Amino acid sequence: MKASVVTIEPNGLCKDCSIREFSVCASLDDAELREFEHLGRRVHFAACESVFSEEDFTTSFFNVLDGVMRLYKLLPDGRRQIVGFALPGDFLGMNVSGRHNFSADAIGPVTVCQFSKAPFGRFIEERPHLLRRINELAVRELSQARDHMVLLGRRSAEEKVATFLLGWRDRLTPLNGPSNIVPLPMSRQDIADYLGLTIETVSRTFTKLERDGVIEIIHGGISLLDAARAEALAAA
Amino acid sequence: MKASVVTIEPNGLCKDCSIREFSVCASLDDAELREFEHLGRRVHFAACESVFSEEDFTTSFFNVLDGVMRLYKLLPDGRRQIVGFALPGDFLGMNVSGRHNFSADAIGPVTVCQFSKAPFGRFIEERPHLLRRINELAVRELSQARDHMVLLGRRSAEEKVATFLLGWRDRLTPLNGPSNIVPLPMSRQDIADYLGLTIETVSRTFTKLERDGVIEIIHGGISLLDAARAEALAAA
DNA sequence: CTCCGAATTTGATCTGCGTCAACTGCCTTT
DNA sequence: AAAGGCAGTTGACGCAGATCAAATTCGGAG
Repeated sequence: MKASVVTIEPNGLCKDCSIREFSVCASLDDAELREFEHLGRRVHFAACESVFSEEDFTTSFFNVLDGVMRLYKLLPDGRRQIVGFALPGDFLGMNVSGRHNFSADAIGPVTVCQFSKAPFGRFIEERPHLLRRINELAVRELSQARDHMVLLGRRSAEEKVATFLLGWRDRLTPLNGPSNIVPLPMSRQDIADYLGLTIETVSRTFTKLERDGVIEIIHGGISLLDAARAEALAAA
Repeated sequence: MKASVVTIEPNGLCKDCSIREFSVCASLDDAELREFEHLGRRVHFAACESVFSEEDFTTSFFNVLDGVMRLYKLLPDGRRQIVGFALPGDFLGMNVSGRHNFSADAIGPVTVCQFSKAPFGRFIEERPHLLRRINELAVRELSQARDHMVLLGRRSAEEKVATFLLGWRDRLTPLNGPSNIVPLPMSRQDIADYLGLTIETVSRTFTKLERDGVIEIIHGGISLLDAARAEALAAA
């Protein structure tokens, strides 16, 4: 939320980029990748720094390289809905109005690959396969968005939390490998604002799931003790 | 929901198509349009017929020409969340898994322009500007989806209903011209499932808004008597 | 016009989750 | 090691909206 003091470092090499296969760049061949390298610059954000705000004019696209961001919208009276969390490989900045339609800030330290809008736009222009890749990511996000609508509109608090924990675990799998230790870098308030609950309800639900032997609350996350039972809660 | 008995008629001419400017086709020039004509066929669906179901393999794309569809997802126990309503100009069928990720059925009679997946895919392949147009529609939908998440997660029943009525009116404006008479072709149950409420709460909220002089409930819709007050409720 | 069934409205009651408030434990500062 | 602060947890209570139930309206069939 505070003013942005970022560190810009020389570009790394795309071909060494650990998240390339998950990202937009997956669609580029070696020659394109070398050209692409010059378009983006690595930028670091400290914990809780704002990366962009809703209604800001879009000047850049962002490719998350490291860290986690929260993406959210605010109502005029301050109520907040987190519309998603961005992980390494996620691509941000697509819009239709020339303005961002949500705000994004760093949870913990974040590194992004930042592309100025115009040159990036020109690069896409000549590369339909990159556009196709971007479209694929948009369509995937749309599908996730619809799943989340079901969660927000029709699920109970316990179902919401169970669904969130499983979904988060699954999103981390390609990054960290499969594990039932689920790190939760975001705060309880973030989880509440993502699930359309209050912080107290999230806390109580965590406690209940722990009492029921479904999870164990550990420092900085949870351990999924009984994934099957969690799946059952999430499916119901 | 019942088995589909559809009527297929000879293709109309794209250049006479009333919704062309709103639709994917807006990106095509005259020559392309003539070629495009042969790809799609007009198909009619009767009220309440299913157009496609979640988890069906995607075999076609659809361009809505006339009528309204509800797009929804079901939980295993039957709870339903409507993720959107499709109006003339909307394009359906994009996905990443080869399967639809929601179900769609006609509210009242519907006409669509149906494209078989493979030839349509080939047509796009050679026309990046069409892909760009499709991407634009996807990004716009994504933005709407996020707005709807805020509604589902953070708004009260009254705010939900007011927001819905205004949003629906605004979506109809390009089709019917501006008017404060808002036709509501969908049932109260549909509205409830769209807003994450029960039918009783929707009904009560309509009644309350009418009592407060914000709307008048008329046959097949509502009349927006005090748009300013409705805006205030929706903004809050 | 009358009857039937479905959609909607209205009423009475219940409850899941929100609100308000206090407490705990951990981390940082001095 | 004491003090202060913030994130998280727990408890008591209230309320918005769900649930259950009954009326009412409406549209279509005969």
